[in-house]
Amino acid sequence: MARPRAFDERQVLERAREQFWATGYAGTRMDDIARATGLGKGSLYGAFGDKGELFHRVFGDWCTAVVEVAEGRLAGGPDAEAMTRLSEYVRLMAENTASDTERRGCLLAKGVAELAQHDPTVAGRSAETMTALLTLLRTEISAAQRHGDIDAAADPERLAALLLTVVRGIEAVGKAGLDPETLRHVADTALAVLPLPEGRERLAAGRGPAREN
Amino acid sequence: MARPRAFDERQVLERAREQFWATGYAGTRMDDIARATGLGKGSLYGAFGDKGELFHRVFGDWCTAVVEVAEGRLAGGPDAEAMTRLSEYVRLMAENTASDTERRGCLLAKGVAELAQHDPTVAGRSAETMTALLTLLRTEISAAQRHGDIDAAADPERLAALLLTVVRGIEAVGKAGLDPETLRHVADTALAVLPLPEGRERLAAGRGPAREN
DNA sequence: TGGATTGTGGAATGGATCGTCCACAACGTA
DNA sequence: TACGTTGTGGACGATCCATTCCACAATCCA
Repeated sequence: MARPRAFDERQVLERAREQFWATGYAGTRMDDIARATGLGKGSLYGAFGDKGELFHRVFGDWCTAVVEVAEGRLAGGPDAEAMTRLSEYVRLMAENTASDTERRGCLLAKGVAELAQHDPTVAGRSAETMTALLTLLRTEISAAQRHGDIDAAADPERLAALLLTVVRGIEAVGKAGLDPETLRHVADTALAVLPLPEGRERLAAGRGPAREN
Repeated sequence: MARPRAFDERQVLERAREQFWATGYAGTRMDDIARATGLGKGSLYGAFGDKGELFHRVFGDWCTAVVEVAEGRLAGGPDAEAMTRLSEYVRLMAENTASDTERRGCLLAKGVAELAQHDPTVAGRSAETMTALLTLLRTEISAAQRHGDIDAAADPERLAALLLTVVRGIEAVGKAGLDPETLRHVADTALAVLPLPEGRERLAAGRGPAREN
Protein backbone atom coordinates (compact mmCIF):
# COMPACT_ATOMS: atom_id res chain seq x y z
CA MET A 1 0.00 0.00 0.00
CA ALA A 2 1.05 3.50 -0.67
CA ARG A 3 -1.01 6.54 -1.47
CA PRO A 4 -4.71 5.67 -1.14
CA ARG A 5 -7.35 6.63 -3.69
CA ALA A 6 -8.96 9.97 -3.06
CA PHE A 7 -12.23 9.03 -4.78
CA ASP A 8 -15.12 6.72 -4.05
CA GLU A 9 -15.23 4.09 -6.75
CA ARG A 10 -18.98 3.63 -6.55
CA GLN A 11 -19.59 7.33 -6.91
CA VAL A 12 -17.32 7.56 -9.93
CA LEU A 13 -19.18 4.68 -11.55
CA GLU A 14 -22.46 6.43 -10.87
CA ARG A 15 -21.30 9.59 -12.56
CA ALA A 16 -19.91 7.62 -15.45
CA ARG A 17 -23.23 5.83 -15.75
CA GLU A 18 -25.06 9.16 -15.91
CA GLN A 19 -22.83 10.20 -18.78
CA PHE A 20 -23.17 6.98 -20.75
CA TRP A 21 -26.87 6.96 -20.05
CA ALA A 22 -27.31 10.49 -21.29
CA THR A 23 -25.15 10.37 -24.39
CA GLY A 24 -24.51 6.72 -25.19
CA TYR A 25 -21.18 5.01 -25.63
CA ALA A 26 -19.82 6.67 -28.74
CA GLY A 27 -21.35 9.99 -27.75
CA THR A 28 -19.58 10.12 -24.42
CA ARG A 29 -16.05 11.47 -24.26
CA MET A 30 -13.59 10.39 -21.66
CA ASP A 31 -13.08 14.09 -21.00
CA ASP A 32 -16.78 14.34 -20.13
CA ILE A 33 -16.40 11.56 -17.61
CA ALA A 34 -13.26 13.11 -16.21
CA ARG A 35 -15.05 16.40 -15.75
CA ALA A 36 -18.21 14.77 -14.36
CA THR A 37 -16.28 12.72 -11.83
CA GLY A 38 -13.62 15.29 -11.05
CA LEU A 39 -10.94 12.74 -11.79
CA GLY A 40 -7.98 13.30 -14.04
CA LYS A 41 -7.43 11.06 -17.01
CA GLY A 42 -4.55 9.33 -15.28
CA SER A 43 -6.69 8.24 -12.35
CA LEU A 44 -9.52 7.24 -14.62
CA TYR A 45 -7.43 5.04 -16.84
CA GLY A 46 -5.42 3.75 -13.92
CA ALA A 47 -8.50 2.63 -12.03
CA PHE A 48 -10.86 1.45 -14.77
CA GLY A 49 -8.83 0.73 -17.87
CA ASP A 50 -9.99 2.15 -21.17
CA LYS A 51 -13.34 3.48 -22.25
CA GLY A 52 -14.60 0.07 -23.26
CA GLU A 53 -13.79 -1.55 -19.94
CA LEU A 54 -15.36 1.31 -18.06
CA PHE A 55 -18.53 0.96 -20.07
CA HIS A 56 -18.63 -2.77 -19.54
CA ARG A 57 -18.37 -2.18 -15.84
CA VAL A 58 -21.20 0.35 -15.85
CA PHE A 59 -23.30 -1.78 -18.16
CA GLY A 60 -22.79 -4.85 -16.00
CA ASP A 61 -23.77 -2.98 -12.87
CA TRP A 62 -26.88 -1.74 -14.60
CA CYS A 63 -27.88 -5.24 -15.63
CA THR A 64 -27.37 -6.43 -12.10
CA ALA A 65 -29.58 -3.64 -10.84
CA VAL A 66 -32.31 -4.46 -13.35
CA VAL A 67 -32.41 -8.03 -12.12
CA GLU A 68 -32.28 -6.92 -8.50
CA VAL A 69 -35.31 -4.70 -8.94
CA ALA A 70 -37.17 -7.65 -10.41
CA GLU A 71 -35.99 -9.89 -7.58
CA GLY A 72 -37.10 -7.34 -5.03
CA ARG A 73 -40.59 -7.30 -6.50
CA LEU A 74 -41.00 -10.86 -7.64
CA ALA A 75 -38.92 -13.35 -5.73
CA GLY A 76 -40.70 -15.18 -2.97
CA GLY A 77 -43.86 -14.59 -1.04
CA PRO A 78 -47.08 -16.53 -0.76
CA ASP A 79 -48.76 -17.86 -3.90
CA ALA A 80 -51.88 -15.92 -2.96
CA GLU A 81 -50.05 -12.68 -3.68
CA ALA A 82 -48.12 -13.80 -6.73
CA MET A 83 -50.58 -12.12 -9.05
CA THR A 84 -50.27 -8.90 -7.09
CA ARG A 85 -46.50 -9.07 -7.26
CA LEU A 86 -46.63 -9.61 -11.01
CA SER A 87 -49.05 -6.75 -11.50
CA GLU A 88 -47.03 -4.38 -9.42
CA TYR A 89 -43.81 -5.28 -11.16
CA VAL A 90 -45.22 -4.78 -14.63
CA ARG A 91 -46.86 -1.52 -13.62
CA LEU A 92 -43.68 -0.32 -11.99
CA MET A 93 -41.74 -0.91 -15.18
CA ALA A 94 -44.37 0.99 -17.16
CA GLU A 95 -44.30 3.80 -14.64
CA ASN A 96 -40.53 4.05 -14.89
CA THR A 97 -40.72 4.60 -18.61
CA ALA A 98 -43.81 6.80 -18.37
CA SER A 99 -42.13 9.12 -15.91
CA ASP A 100 -38.85 9.29 -17.79
CA THR A 101 -39.47 12.81 -18.97
CA GLU A 102 -35.95 13.20 -20.29
CA ARG A 103 -36.56 10.21 -22.52
CA ARG A 104 -33.27 8.62 -21.57
CA GLY A 105 -34.75 5.17 -21.79
CA CYS A 106 -32.97 2.20 -20.28
CA LEU A 107 -29.22 1.92 -20.46
CA LEU A 108 -29.61 -1.79 -21.11
CA ALA A 109 -31.66 -1.17 -24.23
CA LYS A 110 -29.46 1.70 -25.29
CA GLY A 111 -26.24 -0.23 -24.84
CA VAL A 112 -27.63 -3.25 -26.63
CA ALA A 113 -28.85 -1.16 -29.55
CA GLU A 114 -25.52 0.54 -29.92
CA LEU A 115 -23.08 -2.24 -29.15
CA ALA A 116 -24.50 -5.75 -28.88
CA GLN A 117 -23.93 -6.46 -32.54
CA HIS A 118 -20.19 -5.95 -32.33
CA ASP A 119 -19.43 -6.40 -28.64
CA PRO A 120 -19.76 -9.96 -27.34
CA THR A 121 -19.42 -8.81 -23.74
CA VAL A 122 -22.45 -6.57 -24.01
CA ALA A 123 -24.38 -9.18 -25.98
CA GLY A 124 -23.62 -11.88 -23.45
CA ARG A 125 -24.45 -9.77 -20.44
CA SER A 126 -27.76 -8.66 -21.89
CA ALA A 127 -28.70 -12.23 -22.79
CA GLU A 128 -27.95 -13.35 -19.24
CA THR A 129 -30.11 -10.55 -17.94
CA MET A 130 -33.03 -11.53 -20.15
CA THR A 131 -32.74 -15.11 -19.00
CA ALA A 132 -32.69 -14.10 -15.36
CA LEU A 133 -35.78 -11.93 -15.78
CA LEU A 134 -37.51 -14.72 -17.64
CA THR A 135 -36.85 -17.13 -14.80
CA LEU A 136 -38.20 -14.72 -12.20
CA LEU A 137 -41.35 -14.12 -14.19
CA ARG A 138 -41.89 -17.80 -14.87
CA THR A 139 -41.58 -18.67 -11.19
CA GLU A 140 -44.11 -16.04 -10.27
CA ILE A 141 -46.53 -17.09 -12.99
CA SER A 142 -46.34 -20.66 -11.78
CA ALA A 143 -47.16 -19.44 -8.28
CA ALA A 144 -50.16 -17.51 -9.60
CA GLN A 145 -51.27 -20.64 -11.42
CA ARG A 146 -51.07 -22.70 -8.25
CA HIS A 147 -53.27 -20.17 -6.52
CA GLY A 148 -55.76 -20.14 -9.36
CA ASP A 149 -55.16 -16.63 -10.64
CA ILE A 150 -53.88 -17.83 -14.00
CA ASP A 151 -55.10 -20.75 -16.07
CA ALA A 152 -53.02 -23.77 -15.08
CA ALA A 153 -53.25 -25.07 -18.64
CA ALA A 154 -51.15 -22.19 -19.92
CA ASP A 155 -47.42 -22.62 -20.36
CA PRO A 156 -45.73 -20.45 -17.69
CA GLU A 157 -42.58 -20.23 -19.79
CA ARG A 158 -44.47 -18.68 -22.67
CA LEU A 159 -46.49 -16.33 -20.52
CA ALA A 160 -43.26 -15.22 -18.88
CA ALA A 161 -41.73 -14.54 -22.29
CA LEU A 162 -44.79 -12.54 -23.23
CA LEU A 163 -44.62 -10.42 -20.09
CA LEU A 164 -40.90 -9.85 -20.52
CA THR A 165 -41.55 -8.77 -24.08
CA VAL A 166 -44.26 -6.40 -22.93
CA VAL A 167 -42.03 -4.91 -20.25
CA ARG A 168 -39.14 -4.39 -22.62
CA GLY A 169 -41.56 -3.32 -25.33
CA ILE A 170 -43.01 -0.60 -23.14
CA GLU A 171 -39.52 0.79 -22.81
CA ALA A 172 -39.07 0.64 -26.57
CA VAL A 173 -42.34 2.28 -27.59
CA GLY A 174 -41.96 4.81 -24.81
CA LYS A 175 -38.62 5.89 -26.18
CA ALA A 176 -40.14 5.84 -29.64
CA GLY A 177 -42.62 8.47 -28.55
CA LEU A 178 -45.80 6.85 -27.28
CA ASP A 179 -47.39 8.95 -24.57
CA PRO A 180 -47.06 7.99 -20.89
CA GLU A 181 -50.75 7.34 -20.44
CA THR A 182 -50.78 4.77 -23.20
CA LEU A 183 -47.77 3.05 -21.66
CA ARG A 184 -49.63 2.64 -18.39
CA HIS A 185 -52.62 1.26 -20.27
CA VAL A 186 -50.41 -1.27 -22.00
CA ALA A 187 -49.25 -2.62 -18.66
CA ASP A 188 -52.82 -2.87 -17.42
CA THR A 189 -54.03 -4.49 -20.60
CA ALA A 190 -51.23 -7.04 -20.66
CA LEU A 191 -52.13 -8.08 -17.12
CA ALA A 192 -55.84 -8.12 -17.93
CA VAL A 193 -55.49 -10.50 -20.86
CA LEU A 194 -53.55 -13.15 -18.95
CA PRO A 195 -55.66 -16.32 -19.21
CA LEU A 196 -57.92 -16.96 -16.22
CA PRO A 197 -58.68 -20.48 -15.04
CA GLU A 198 -61.77 -22.12 -16.56
CA GLY A 199 -64.95 -20.72 -15.14
CA ARG A 200 -63.53 -17.53 -13.68
CA GLU A 201 -65.05 -14.41 -15.07
CA ARG A 202 -62.82 -12.03 -16.96
CA LEU A 203 -63.20 -8.32 -16.69
CA ALA A 204 -63.40 -6.59 -20.05
CA ALA A 205 -59.83 -6.38 -21.23
CA GLY A 206 -58.25 -3.00 -21.29
CA ARG A 207 -60.81 -1.00 -19.37
CA GLY A 208 -59.15 0.16 -16.21
CA PRO A 209 -57.15 -2.00 -13.78
CA ALA A 210 -56.94 -5.68 -14.47
CA ARG A 211 -58.66 -7.10 -11.41
CA GLU A 212 -59.22 -6.27 -7.81
CA ASN A 213 -57.07 -8.98 -6.26
CA MET B 1 -29.06 21.46 -66.60
CA ALA B 2 -25.50 20.46 -67.13
CA ARG B 3 -23.67 17.28 -66.28
CA PRO B 4 -26.14 14.64 -65.10
CA ARG B 5 -25.59 12.47 -62.04
CA ALA B 6 -23.81 9.24 -62.70
CA PHE B 7 -25.42 7.40 -59.76
CA ASP B 8 -28.86 6.14 -58.86
CA GLU B 9 -30.08 8.03 -55.83
CA ARG B 10 -32.18 5.16 -54.53
CA GLN B 11 -29.29 2.75 -54.75
CA VAL B 12 -26.98 5.12 -52.89
CA LEU B 13 -29.57 5.50 -50.15
CA GLU B 14 -29.85 1.73 -49.91
CA ARG B 15 -26.12 1.35 -49.46
CA ALA B 16 -26.06 4.14 -46.93
CA ARG B 17 -28.88 2.45 -45.06
CA GLU B 18 -26.90 -0.78 -44.93
CA GLN B 19 -24.02 1.10 -43.37
CA PHE B 20 -26.07 2.96 -40.79
CA TRP B 21 -27.97 -0.21 -40.05
CA ALA B 22 -24.80 -2.18 -39.50
CA THR B 23 -22.82 0.33 -37.48
CA GLY B 24 -25.23 2.94 -36.21
CA TYR B 25 -25.01 6.68 -36.70
CA ALA B 26 -21.91 7.55 -34.72
CA GLY B 27 -20.23 4.31 -35.75
CA THR B 28 -20.56 5.01 -39.45
CA ARG B 29 -17.96 7.16 -41.18
CA MET B 30 -18.69 9.17 -44.23
CA ASP B 31 -15.70 7.41 -45.75
CA ASP B 32 -17.51 4.10 -45.22
CA ILE B 33 -20.51 5.38 -47.08
CA ALA B 34 -18.36 6.79 -49.83
CA ARG B 35 -16.65 3.45 -50.25
CA ALA B 36 -19.88 1.48 -50.00
CA THR B 37 -21.61 3.60 -52.58
CA GLY B 38 -18.62 4.21 -54.81
CA LEU B 39 -19.26 7.94 -54.64
CA GLY B 40 -16.68 10.54 -53.85
CA LYS B 41 -17.17 12.81 -50.91
CA GLY B 42 -17.95 15.72 -53.15
CA SER B 43 -20.86 13.94 -54.79
CA LEU B 44 -22.11 12.65 -51.48
CA TYR B 45 -22.18 16.04 -49.80
CA GLY B 46 -23.42 17.71 -52.95
CA ALA B 47 -26.38 15.39 -53.26
CA PHE B 48 -27.39 14.69 -49.67
CA GLY B 49 -25.97 17.39 -47.45
CA ASP B 50 -24.10 16.42 -44.33
CA LYS B 51 -24.09 13.19 -42.37
CA GLY B 52 -27.06 14.18 -40.27
CA GLU B 53 -29.24 15.02 -43.24
CA LEU B 54 -28.28 11.79 -44.94
CA PHE B 55 -29.23 9.81 -41.87
CA HIS B 56 -32.53 11.62 -41.54
CA ARG B 57 -33.28 10.74 -45.13
CA VAL B 58 -32.43 7.07 -44.59
CA PHE B 59 -34.27 6.97 -41.28
CA GLY B 60 -37.34 8.57 -42.76
CA ASP B 61 -37.39 6.12 -45.64
CA TRP B 62 -37.11 3.25 -43.18
CA CYS B 63 -40.03 4.52 -41.14
CA THR B 64 -42.08 4.85 -44.29
CA ALA B 65 -41.22 1.28 -45.20
CA VAL B 66 -42.15 0.00 -41.74
CA VAL B 67 -45.58 1.56 -42.06
CA GLU B 68 -45.94 0.31 -45.62
CA VAL B 69 -45.28 -3.26 -44.57
CA ALA B 70 -47.96 -2.93 -41.93
CA GLU B 71 -50.34 -1.38 -44.45
CA GLY B 72 -49.66 -4.18 -46.88
CA ARG B 73 -50.58 -6.76 -44.28
CA LEU B 74 -53.27 -4.97 -42.36
CA ALA B 75 -55.13 -2.36 -44.33
CA GLY B 76 -58.41 -3.44 -45.79
CA GLY B 77 -60.01 -6.77 -46.52
CA PRO B 78 -63.11 -8.47 -45.17
CA ASP B 79 -63.77 -8.47 -41.43
CA ALA B 80 -63.85 -12.27 -41.52
CA GLU B 81 -60.13 -12.31 -42.23
CA ALA B 82 -59.10 -9.49 -39.94
CA MET B 83 -57.92 -11.90 -37.28
CA THR B 84 -55.86 -13.77 -39.85
CA ARG B 85 -54.30 -10.54 -41.06
CA LEU B 86 -53.44 -9.55 -37.51
CA SER B 87 -51.95 -12.95 -36.77
CA GLU B 88 -49.89 -12.99 -39.88
CA TYR B 89 -48.62 -9.49 -39.30
CA VAL B 90 -47.53 -10.17 -35.74
CA ARG B 91 -45.93 -13.46 -36.74
CA LEU B 92 -44.17 -11.82 -39.64
CA MET B 93 -42.65 -9.24 -37.33
CA ALA B 94 -41.49 -11.98 -34.99
CA GLU B 95 -40.08 -13.93 -37.88
CA ASN B 96 -38.15 -10.93 -39.10
CA THR B 97 -36.41 -10.58 -35.77
CA ALA B 98 -36.02 -14.33 -35.31
CA SER B 99 -34.30 -14.71 -38.65
CA ASP B 100 -32.05 -11.70 -38.18
CA THR B 101 -28.98 -13.82 -37.62
CA GLU B 102 -26.66 -10.85 -37.80
CA ARG B 103 -28.58 -9.28 -34.92
CA ARG B 104 -28.80 -5.96 -36.67
CA GLY B 105 -32.20 -5.31 -35.19
CA CYS B 106 -34.44 -2.62 -36.60
CA LEU B 107 -32.96 0.66 -37.77
CA LEU B 108 -35.93 2.43 -36.26
CA ALA B 109 -35.17 1.09 -32.80
CA LYS B 110 -31.46 1.61 -33.26
CA GLY B 111 -31.82 5.16 -34.45
CA VAL B 112 -34.24 6.01 -31.68
CA ALA B 113 -31.98 4.53 -29.02
CA GLU B 114 -29.00 6.44 -30.27
CA LEU B 115 -30.49 9.75 -31.31
CA ALA B 116 -34.10 10.39 -30.29
CA GLN B 117 -33.09 12.00 -27.03
CA HIS B 118 -31.10 14.74 -28.71
CA ASP B 119 -32.50 14.83 -32.23
CA PRO B 120 -36.04 16.17 -32.54
CA THR B 121 -36.29 15.09 -36.16
CA VAL B 122 -35.68 11.46 -35.27
CA ALA B 123 -37.92 11.67 -32.24
CA GLY B 124 -40.74 13.20 -34.24
CA ARG B 125 -40.49 10.76 -37.10
CA SER B 126 -40.48 7.76 -34.78
CA ALA B 127 -43.48 9.06 -32.88
CA GLU B 128 -45.39 9.52 -36.14
CA THR B 129 -44.51 5.99 -37.10
CA MET B 130 -45.78 4.59 -33.82
CA THR B 131 -49.02 6.48 -34.22
CA ALA B 132 -49.49 5.21 -37.75
CA LEU B 133 -48.91 1.61 -36.68
CA LEU B 134 -51.27 2.05 -33.77
CA THR B 135 -54.00 3.27 -36.08
CA LEU B 136 -53.57 0.33 -38.45
CA LEU B 137 -53.71 -2.15 -35.60
CA ARG B 138 -56.73 -0.52 -34.01
CA THR B 139 -58.64 -0.59 -37.28
CA GLU B 140 -57.91 -4.27 -37.74
CA ILE B 141 -58.83 -5.12 -34.16
CA SER B 142 -62.14 -3.33 -34.58
CA ALA B 143 -62.76 -5.39 -37.70
CA ALA B 144 -61.98 -8.60 -35.81
CA GLN B 145 -64.37 -7.48 -33.09
CA ARG B 146 -67.14 -6.90 -35.59
CA HIS B 147 -66.64 -10.41 -36.89
CA GLY B 148 -66.66 -11.89 -33.42
CA ASP B 149 -63.04 -12.98 -33.21
CA ILE B 150 -62.24 -10.58 -30.39
CA ASP B 151 -64.43 -9.59 -27.45
CA ALA B 152 -66.38 -6.51 -28.48
CA ALA B 153 -66.23 -5.26 -24.90
CA ALA B 154 -62.48 -4.75 -25.10
CA ASP B 155 -61.06 -1.37 -25.99
CA PRO B 156 -59.53 -1.69 -29.48
CA GLU B 157 -57.23 1.23 -28.79
CA ARG B 158 -55.70 -0.54 -25.82
CA LEU B 159 -55.42 -3.89 -27.50
CA ALA B 160 -53.72 -2.15 -30.41
CA ALA B 161 -51.25 -0.53 -28.04
CA LEU B 162 -50.58 -3.91 -26.48
CA LEU B 163 -49.91 -5.55 -29.83
CA LEU B 164 -47.68 -2.69 -30.93
CA THR B 165 -45.76 -3.04 -27.70
CA VAL B 166 -45.41 -6.77 -28.24
CA VAL B 167 -44.20 -6.30 -31.80
CA ARG B 168 -41.65 -3.69 -30.82
CA GLY B 169 -40.81 -5.67 -27.71
CA ILE B 170 -40.02 -8.76 -29.73
CA GLU B 171 -37.49 -6.70 -31.60
CA ALA B 172 -36.03 -5.46 -28.33
CA VAL B 173 -35.73 -8.80 -26.55
CA GLY B 174 -34.50 -10.42 -29.75
CA LYS B 175 -31.67 -7.94 -29.98
CA ALA B 176 -31.09 -8.43 -26.28
CA GLY B 177 -30.41 -12.09 -26.90
CA LEU B 178 -33.58 -14.13 -26.53
CA ASP B 179 -33.52 -17.12 -28.85
CA PRO B 180 -35.54 -17.12 -32.09
CA GLU B 181 -37.84 -19.91 -31.01
CA THR B 182 -38.95 -17.97 -27.95
CA LEU B 183 -39.62 -14.92 -30.09
CA ARG B 184 -41.98 -16.92 -32.27
CA HIS B 185 -43.70 -18.25 -29.19
CA VAL B 186 -44.20 -14.74 -27.90
CA ALA B 187 -46.02 -13.77 -31.07
CA ASP B 188 -48.23 -16.86 -30.82
CA THR B 189 -48.92 -16.31 -27.15
CA ALA B 190 -49.78 -12.65 -27.59
CA LEU B 191 -52.33 -13.60 -30.24
CA ALA B 192 -53.66 -16.45 -28.14
CA VAL B 193 -54.41 -14.29 -25.13
CA LEU B 194 -56.44 -11.70 -27.01
CA PRO B 195 -59.85 -11.72 -25.35
CA LEU B 196 -62.45 -13.89 -27.08
CA PRO B 197 -66.11 -12.93 -27.12
CA GLU B 198 -68.25 -14.31 -24.26
CA GLY B 199 -68.96 -17.97 -24.68
CA ARG B 200 -66.28 -18.77 -27.21
CA GLU B 201 -63.86 -21.39 -26.06
CA ARG B 202 -60.24 -20.40 -25.65
CA LEU B 203 -57.41 -22.70 -26.54
CA ALA B 204 -54.87 -23.05 -23.80
CA ALA B 205 -52.71 -19.96 -24.07
CA GLY B 206 -49.27 -20.39 -25.41
CA ARG B 207 -49.43 -23.93 -26.67
CA GLY B 208 -48.93 -23.78 -30.39
CA PRO B 209 -50.80 -21.53 -32.84
CA ALA B 210 -53.45 -19.25 -31.51
CA ARG B 211 -56.55 -20.60 -33.19
CA GLU B 212 -57.60 -22.21 -36.44
CA ASN B 213 -59.59 -19.30 -37.87
C1' DT C 1 -17.68 23.97 -81.13
C1' DG C 2 -17.06 26.54 -76.89
C1' DG C 3 -18.73 28.50 -72.64
C1' DA C 4 -21.61 27.85 -68.67
C1' DT C 5 -23.07 24.74 -65.35
C1' DT C 6 -23.27 20.94 -62.58
C1' DG C 7 -21.12 16.46 -61.13
C1' DT C 8 -16.94 13.85 -59.51
C1' DG C 9 -13.20 12.15 -56.67
C1' DG C 10 -9.74 12.64 -53.74
C1' DA C 11 -6.42 15.59 -51.29
C1' DA C 12 -6.29 18.89 -47.61
C1' DT C 13 -8.02 20.99 -43.40
C1' DG C 14 -9.40 21.73 -38.89
C1' DG C 15 -11.12 20.04 -34.91
C1' DA C 16 -12.13 16.45 -31.79
C1' DT C 17 -10.83 12.51 -29.01
C1' DC C 18 -8.46 8.42 -27.01
C1' DG C 19 -4.89 6.99 -24.44
C1' DT C 20 -0.02 7.88 -22.74
C1' DC C 21 3.30 10.15 -20.19
C1' DC C 22 5.36 12.64 -16.64
C1' DA C 23 6.18 15.61 -12.85
C1' DC C 24 4.41 15.89 -8.50
C1' DA C 25 1.61 14.46 -4.20
C1' DA C 26 0.27 11.51 -0.45
C1' DC C 27 0.75 7.65 2.13
C1' DG C 28 3.04 3.34 4.44
C1' DT C 29 7.22 1.60 6.29
C1' DA C 30 11.74 1.36 8.11
C1' DT D 1 12.26 11.43 8.70
C1' DA D 2 13.59 9.38 4.15
C1' DC D 3 12.33 6.19 0.61
C1' DG D 4 9.45 3.25 -2.16
C1' DT D 5 4.99 2.89 -4.00
C1' DT D 6 0.78 4.15 -5.73
C1' DG D 7 -2.50 7.99 -6.97
C1' DT D 8 -3.32 12.45 -9.45
C1' DG D 9 -4.06 15.74 -13.06
C1' DG D 10 -3.23 17.77 -17.05
C1' DA D 11 -0.29 18.44 -21.15
C1' DC D 12 0.85 15.98 -25.28
C1' DG D 13 1.01 12.86 -29.35
C1' DA D 14 -1.18 10.29 -32.61
C1' DT D 15 -5.14 9.15 -34.88
C1' DC D 16 -9.57 9.64 -36.67
C1' DC D 17 -13.23 11.90 -38.99
C1' DA D 18 -16.61 15.35 -40.92
C1' DT D 19 -16.43 18.69 -44.08
C1' DT D 20 -14.40 21.76 -47.55
C1' DC D 21 -11.90 22.70 -51.58
C1' DC D 22 -10.24 22.23 -56.03
C1' DA D 23 -8.87 20.56 -60.42
C1' DC D 24 -11.03 18.14 -63.82
C1' DA D 25 -15.01 15.79 -66.44
C1' DA D 26 -19.41 15.54 -68.64
C1' DT D 27 -23.35 17.53 -70.35
C1' DC D 28 -26.43 21.35 -72.21
C1' DC D 29 -27.20 25.22 -74.99
C1' DA D 30 -26.09 28.81 -78.17
